[in-house]
Amino acid sequence: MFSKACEYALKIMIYLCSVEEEQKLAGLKDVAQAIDSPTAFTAKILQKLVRAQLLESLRGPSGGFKVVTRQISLLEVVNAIDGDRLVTGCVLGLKECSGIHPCPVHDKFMAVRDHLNGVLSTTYLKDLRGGVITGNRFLRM
Amino acid sequence: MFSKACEYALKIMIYLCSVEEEQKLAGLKDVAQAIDSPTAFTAKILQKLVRAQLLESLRGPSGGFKVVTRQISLLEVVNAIDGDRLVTGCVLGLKECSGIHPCPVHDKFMAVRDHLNGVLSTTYLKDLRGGVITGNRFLRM
DNA sequence: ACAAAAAAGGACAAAATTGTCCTTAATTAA
DNA sequence: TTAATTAAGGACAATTTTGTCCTTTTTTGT
Repeated sequence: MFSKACEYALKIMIYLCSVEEEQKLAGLKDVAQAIDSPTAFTAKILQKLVRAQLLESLRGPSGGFKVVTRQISLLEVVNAIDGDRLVTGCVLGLKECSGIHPCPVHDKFMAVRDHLNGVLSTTYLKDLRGGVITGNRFLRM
Repeated sequence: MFSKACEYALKIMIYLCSVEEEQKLAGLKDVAQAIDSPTAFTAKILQKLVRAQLLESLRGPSGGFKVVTRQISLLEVVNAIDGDRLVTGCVLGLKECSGIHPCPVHDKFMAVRDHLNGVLSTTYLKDLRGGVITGNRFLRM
């Protein structure tokens, strides 16, 4: 469904949102440890999220990453890493797939995609913090 | 959502189902042309579908491929090529993600996946033949 | 029997994705 | 000011996915 990089990105964002107490920054190693991901690869994804303006970063000692202040939906994270192909592209890969030129499963999947899009666009990181903080939801294993 | 190979596989199956008039076989070139896919790569996918017993093949002149007689759901095609990861695996990639050890989006995506699974398991190739035959649904472009 | 046609299958090639390593730039604290 | 710390970023490596090519096997029609 999502690329590995996107899976990491979602976990990164949820994690950073859940530790964001007192504007504290989390460093690369913290993040990679928290979500059980390869450190160097995680750094690349963090960079992308910063460039997409979903994260802010600071260098130097006591530097690190934190989530930007505005609310962020899962869709924004997915779009930043995987683009909008999952939500807007044809499931059979047709370049041109629309009401006037539909693939054979166009209608059948329309509903699924709307459902997916709905969940992604109405679920915000802040909605997911709680479970991680209380230890009822997990980002690794 | 699906791998490229799986997209081709779905188109292959729908196409073969829609030309299956009088038990006629379609050859590799017919198939690749119909779904606008690279011929040699298409051959590999056809092989997989034969081994998965979703297709039957015959060699020699007038040989080719045809869909097995029983009804086939989209889920069977997807499982044959991509496995069941899409429908059964954790969207965040956790090895162990369940009710007692859920990822932060476990519940949110449960519904989407059930929806997806429902569409895949209750849509049969025969349900999709008509549109392709009448030219109202397209397998290429 | 023989030539032609078609799938089967092995080996390889290209591209994309995932992952690593090392250097550079920025910042902080002493 | 200097050393330590941390993100930024370039280059490269490994793996997976996608795609190609060529030979072999099977079957058909003559």
